[in-house]
Amino acid sequence: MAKNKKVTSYDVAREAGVSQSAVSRVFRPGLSVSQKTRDKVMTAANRMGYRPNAIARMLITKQSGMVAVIVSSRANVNYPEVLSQVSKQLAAQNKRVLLFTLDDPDGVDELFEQIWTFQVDGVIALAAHFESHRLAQFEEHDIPVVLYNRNVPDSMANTVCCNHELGIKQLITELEKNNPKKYLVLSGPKDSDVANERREIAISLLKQFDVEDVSILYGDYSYQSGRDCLAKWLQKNPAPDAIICSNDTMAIGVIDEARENHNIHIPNDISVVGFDGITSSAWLSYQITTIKQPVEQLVKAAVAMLLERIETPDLPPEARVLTGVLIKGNSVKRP
Amino acid sequence: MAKNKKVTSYDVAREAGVSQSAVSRVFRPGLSVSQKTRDKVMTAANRMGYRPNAIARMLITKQSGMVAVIVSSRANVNYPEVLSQVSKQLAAQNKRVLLFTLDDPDGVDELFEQIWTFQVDGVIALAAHFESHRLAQFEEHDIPVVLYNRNVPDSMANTVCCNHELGIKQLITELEKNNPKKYLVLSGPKDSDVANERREIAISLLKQFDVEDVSILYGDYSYQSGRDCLAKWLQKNPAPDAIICSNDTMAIGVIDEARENHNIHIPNDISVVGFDGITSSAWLSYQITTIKQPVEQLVKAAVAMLLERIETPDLPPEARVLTGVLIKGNSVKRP
DNA sequence: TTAATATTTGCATTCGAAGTCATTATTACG
DNA sequence: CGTAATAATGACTTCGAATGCAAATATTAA
Repeated sequence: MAKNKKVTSYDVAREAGVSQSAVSRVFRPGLSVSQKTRDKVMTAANRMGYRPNAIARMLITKQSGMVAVIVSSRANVNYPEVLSQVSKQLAAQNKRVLLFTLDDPDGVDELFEQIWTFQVDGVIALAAHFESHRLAQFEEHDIPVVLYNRNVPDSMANTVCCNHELGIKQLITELEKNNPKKYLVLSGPKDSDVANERREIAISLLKQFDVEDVSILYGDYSYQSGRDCLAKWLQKNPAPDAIICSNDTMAIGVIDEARENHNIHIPNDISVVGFDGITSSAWLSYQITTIKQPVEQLVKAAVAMLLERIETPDLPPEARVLTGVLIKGNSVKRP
Repeated sequence: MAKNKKVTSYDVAREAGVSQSAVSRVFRPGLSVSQKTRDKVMTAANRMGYRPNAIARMLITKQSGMVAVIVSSRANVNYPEVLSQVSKQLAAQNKRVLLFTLDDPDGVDELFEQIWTFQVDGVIALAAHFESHRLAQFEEHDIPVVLYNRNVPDSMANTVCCNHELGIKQLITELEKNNPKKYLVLSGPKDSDVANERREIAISLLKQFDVEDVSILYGDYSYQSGRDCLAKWLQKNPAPDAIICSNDTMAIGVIDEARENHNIHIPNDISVVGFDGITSSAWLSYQITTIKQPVEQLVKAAVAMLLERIETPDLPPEARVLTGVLIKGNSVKRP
């Protein structure tokens, strides 16, 4: 029926013998239209294949119905799951995801330009680091922002985050059952907020547990860096008793390297823990003891928080911290 | 500077002492504006923090600058990489990604409604199955579509796909070096086009290789289904000599199950091959022989094809088939 | 210097739906 | 049955940038 020609509300109005306003009202929920008019309009609209033009609606209502989701390549952790959850949750609230990937720090300016011009209703940032002046820019433009999996102390930001402190404490408690002497902490990259936080928490908790001998290594969250860090360490040092990895992927690298190239048995020779609870952490070859992030709840919280700020822009900043789940795998020695 | 108040082209025009048209022309590339006017406008614009409103521009130009990317949950394979590539490639062409997730087949109607109302410039579908009347709908609405990783025979669709036939032939050639007697083909789900294609190609190629003894199992592409299928098979049958898995994830499940629960050694007892070349297929514990999909090139091709259709809507349908790379891992016995 | 041409510029209109406001139809009730 | 109150309707304006067109200005040629 509608071939090549876009049908507008005027076309439908003419066809239905009513005014354009009437058509508009029929397609806006909760407006008073008589049943008779509604029927006339709906039949005409269906016959002609009319769909309201979202762009025109955005312009007049100043609500794009879109949420910018910013993903940095470092977000790989639970990326597919998080992103698809975000998309679903937002769809349920009648919002769409406008996706931006941010790899290059130089791209931030360009990214922000895009966000302003697209007049998004809000922003969810996954694992992207923004300096505080960047956050201030959002404020200036009256665009609510929620930082996912981020814990920015002293900040004005809305954040949703898994409880790192509690999680890492549970992991260390597991490890301490064997009274390990020598600890290795395999941190993520120094320029990652999450990595720094996890590392510092681990260090300070180990102090609380009266652990003396702790060394810090720096990887980049990747499998290969897990392998490389362990290999390098073993070149000059004896094997540690326990390794705390800042994420599961590096833990998997550590385990593979230990097994294949150094004939070290996990967990008997070294206990390893990870963080995140990614799918492959549960695979039989690894079975990592780790903290599983409650992705669905985290996303729900983030979306709910964002929608609240869109509704009521002047709510004070808030940080929601959810508890992860300890997965007792097979990578920590049984005492 | 610009606090709370949106700056429009009229504001800038007044400030710069020119007309609104002039402002518009300055921000549209390739239009003739004198250097003097351009400077006046740019200073005013910068001072006031003006950014053109993309929504208004969309309305008048009838180009949203957005491409709908439809992802089904089954697309998990290389999801993060593909999606981030798509986003990057499109960004380079000044287009944004409007993300839609499609899990529930009942959601298709709703999804299509959304796509029409948002007036996207084009659509890229990742691993989502559409019946041909759906594709026809896109045609009616003049929205170009490219199907990623899909091979629809006899269809009017634009597709980009990795050469399954060639890839699987290479894999079988590897396996045949050991003259295996008994083959297992572990297929993906029956309602997945890609799974069906890979399975049928494997079966027909095995015939060409004069292989007699082939059994087909059906998984759902997941790790767990790889494990379950093998376990179930071994309950009633002896171990096969070779297993062709329709993707790497199931191959990993097969390997884990064989090793851990049946004391079967890979590759000495059973040779296993996968498909896709996902990151974890290269992990030391698995080292799967597989075909690595040329993701970057596939995405490049898909984006290029889509842009061509947007530019020139009447181009005939096209299928681009790229060749994957054989990764010789350690999951096939050395003869 | 003037005519002829090319380049800039601004006015007015457009895109398509939504909302304002005044007007008309409908209902309720004394 | 008349009047007040309420519901439904349409004419008109708005959102913000882009563009066809004609007028104004600048540039070049003669």
